[in-house]
Amino acid sequence: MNAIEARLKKSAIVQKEFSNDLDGFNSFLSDAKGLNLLEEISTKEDADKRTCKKKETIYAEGQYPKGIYFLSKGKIKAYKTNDQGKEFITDLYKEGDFFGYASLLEDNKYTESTTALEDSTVCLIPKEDFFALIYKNADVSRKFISLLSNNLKDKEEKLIKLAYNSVRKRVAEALSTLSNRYKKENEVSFTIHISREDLANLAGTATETTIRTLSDFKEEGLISIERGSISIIDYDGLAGMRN
Amino acid sequence: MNAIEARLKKSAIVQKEFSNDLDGFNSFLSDAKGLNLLEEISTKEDADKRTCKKKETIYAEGQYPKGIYFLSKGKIKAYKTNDQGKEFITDLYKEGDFFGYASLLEDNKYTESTTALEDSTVCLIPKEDFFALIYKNADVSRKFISLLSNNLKDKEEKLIKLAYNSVRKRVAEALSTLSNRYKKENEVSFTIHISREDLANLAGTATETTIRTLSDFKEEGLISIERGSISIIDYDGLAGMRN
DNA sequence: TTTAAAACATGACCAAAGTCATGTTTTAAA
DNA sequence: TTTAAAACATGACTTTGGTCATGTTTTAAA
Repeated sequence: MNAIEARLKKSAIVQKEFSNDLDGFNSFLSDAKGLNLLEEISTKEDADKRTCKKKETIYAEGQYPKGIYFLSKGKIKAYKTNDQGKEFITDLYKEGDFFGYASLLEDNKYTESTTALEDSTVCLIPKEDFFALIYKNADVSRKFISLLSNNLKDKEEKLIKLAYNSVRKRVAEALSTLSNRYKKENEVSFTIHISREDLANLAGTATETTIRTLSDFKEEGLISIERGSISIIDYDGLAGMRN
Repeated sequence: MNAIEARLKKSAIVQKEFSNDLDGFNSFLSDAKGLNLLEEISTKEDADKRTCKKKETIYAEGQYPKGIYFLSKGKIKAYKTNDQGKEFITDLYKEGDFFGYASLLEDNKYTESTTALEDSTVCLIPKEDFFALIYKNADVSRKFISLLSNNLKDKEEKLIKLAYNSVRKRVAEALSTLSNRYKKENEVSFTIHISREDLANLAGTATETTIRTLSDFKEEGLISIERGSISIIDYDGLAGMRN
């Protein structure tokens, strides 16, 4: 076991002390056969852990990556901002997700920003550790190639939908996406507290239009809204939305 | 030199016999330090080479990948089609490009189709050869991680533009994209023969709207059109288009 | 070279969705 | 608990751009 792997394990271990939700990290690493990092853990030290309040920014467009982030608790959005200040949400992260790796891999400035949607805990795995590991270990390489490929497919799918689907359909899709990402196994119905602005920036439309669309959905019995929180009532109705 | 590398070299060598434009392939592999595949080439045999007439499809959405494609000559578009039959062009390939690898890497059906924009020559590097090479050689892994990362960044950039830019700006952008991809080093001005429909599907808009926008651009002296072929006159004017 | 089909072009019309304004509700800080 | 700010909601209006129709030009096949 080399120094790099040891440091990575430390990061994981420190996380383990603070969170019971390391399933994502565990399965990520255990998928990488031959690593067995977590099984050999012996040292316990501080890692570059950080807690973020809701609306706090983890990193911003233009900054240089210091490492790869692991989200051990909370919800985070990744978004781009255009010259008119309009925001578009490109990704939603949940517990167990890695993020900020695409810019890191190319050693380029971030092309997006990330902000906490609720109080969150992130762990920063230093650049050197990550690089040494990914290019030394074929299974880790494979895992990241897989992450990138799936991410790419997802973005291409979003492109055609953004190009040709109505706002109504895109808002419905945004709600489905939120549910798919954030609905917990044991929950019967899905309720989320998301600002109309964030929802609009996820659907790629104006906030007012999103609010109007939500009012329609409520009227049609597809969702219910209580004190801002949106609950999905008719999942199939949203998923099978006509254009 | 193992069997897999030998087969890959064969593919390359066969290409070399038919084309002087293997610069892309050469530089791709020579970037991967330690490979030096092309320098050791000794065997010369037939590879899975194929010529495609304009409008011919290389592979279609839903099919299973047999390998990774290398475009040795011509121009190819990759596109997705939605349930209403509308097409969105996700990628444009030129000589020296690899394509069709994202689906292959995940061993999934293609999620897009590829069709020749002009008479082209492609080379298919068999799946087994590709897989053995990419996961055996860290430099090749790195190269594909790099391809995927850049591709992903590109798609995210396209997303925010599609969401918030006017059709006018998107058509201007599509013309810039075509020029950046296909303008040859030695050419002074850029002229392309692309159907209005393809241009519309690249900008994510209706064909009629694209035609109207092109008429405007012509009127404004940004482009000229002769027998369908579009020539860019004012590159900066297109690039700096206001929304 | 003729001719049918495909591609290009433009007008007319309309629906979708963006913007701006204004009022209400909710949240969070004092 | 009060109060200011933020978020939500809706009306009114306008613009963008999509659709359909029709005509012209270009291409490619007979």
